[in-house]
Amino acid sequence: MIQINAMQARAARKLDLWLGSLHGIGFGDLVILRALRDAREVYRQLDLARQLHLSPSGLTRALIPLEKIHLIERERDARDARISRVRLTETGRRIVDDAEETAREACEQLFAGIPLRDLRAVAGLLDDAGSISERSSKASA
Amino acid sequence: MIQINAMQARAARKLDLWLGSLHGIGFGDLVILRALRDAREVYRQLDLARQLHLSPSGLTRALIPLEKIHLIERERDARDARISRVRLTETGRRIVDDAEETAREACEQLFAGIPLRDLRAVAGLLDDAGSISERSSKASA
DNA sequence: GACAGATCGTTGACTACGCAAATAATATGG
DNA sequence: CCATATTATTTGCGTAGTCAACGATCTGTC
Repeated sequence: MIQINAMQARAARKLDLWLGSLHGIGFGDLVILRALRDAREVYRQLDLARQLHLSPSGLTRALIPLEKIHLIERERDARDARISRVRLTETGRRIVDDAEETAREACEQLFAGIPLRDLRAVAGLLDDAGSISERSSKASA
Repeated sequence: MIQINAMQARAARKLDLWLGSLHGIGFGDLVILRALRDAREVYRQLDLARQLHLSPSGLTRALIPLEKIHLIERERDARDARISRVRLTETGRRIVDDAEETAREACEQLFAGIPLRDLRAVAGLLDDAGSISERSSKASA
């Protein structure tokens, strides 16, 4: 647990730098854009926030710069004016594809040397962990 | 990678709440106190920061409240006045032991239902990952 | 012995997030 | 049809971390 903290922080920071210099977005931005690209529906902010495990206010703030540089658009729902719908722009779609490729390469480099078997185990764990809400995990590890 | 982000954040937040209500410290504080308790030497701040993968300034700021509530003490080195040595107080030692037990229980609960095999794999991965600095990992996973 | 340069800790300015309260809009009971 | 409750987003304020710049101190070299 303790190392997950440090490891994750360092990896995310590295990705931030890499993505930032090449595409002008951070890791958190990429996560948001990916979700938008892969969405079936046009998300309301609240649903998007829930899927990303982000607070609604956190999402509001994350969207501001993305809207400013025209990677996303927001539009008030016609039926319910409380709701704002978020959608990728064409530019956004291009960027997310490029940036994802960059991230994939960066990650390959980051985790090189770690046995594939372990990576698979982690991936499996994380899929389950998507649902941890009232459960938790092994102590200090 | 993407899920590590969210999972880690949520788990850490949960631990924060739990530790905060029972012992008055956060997860980050526990990590620092544990390192101090388990240290062979009396750490300089810079070495402590390096071990925790924290920036020196981040550590400075994290130590302020810990010193204020007397869980740690700082003392100028006699030989080199630039260096400040950090040490647990008696109270600090008591708190860290109690809080660690709380964290262990919380983690057991958090990760219940995840196969032990996977947890071991992750633990192994993290040991290796301690040294990732110029390497990275598998893409979006 | 003075002084140029490295090292240690702190500070300022910034980002990214959370929670709680405020705001705006809709839904509902009487 | 109005009063009240509920829902979606935003805003205010606090926390935790980063990096870059600074002052204090130490060290090696002339």
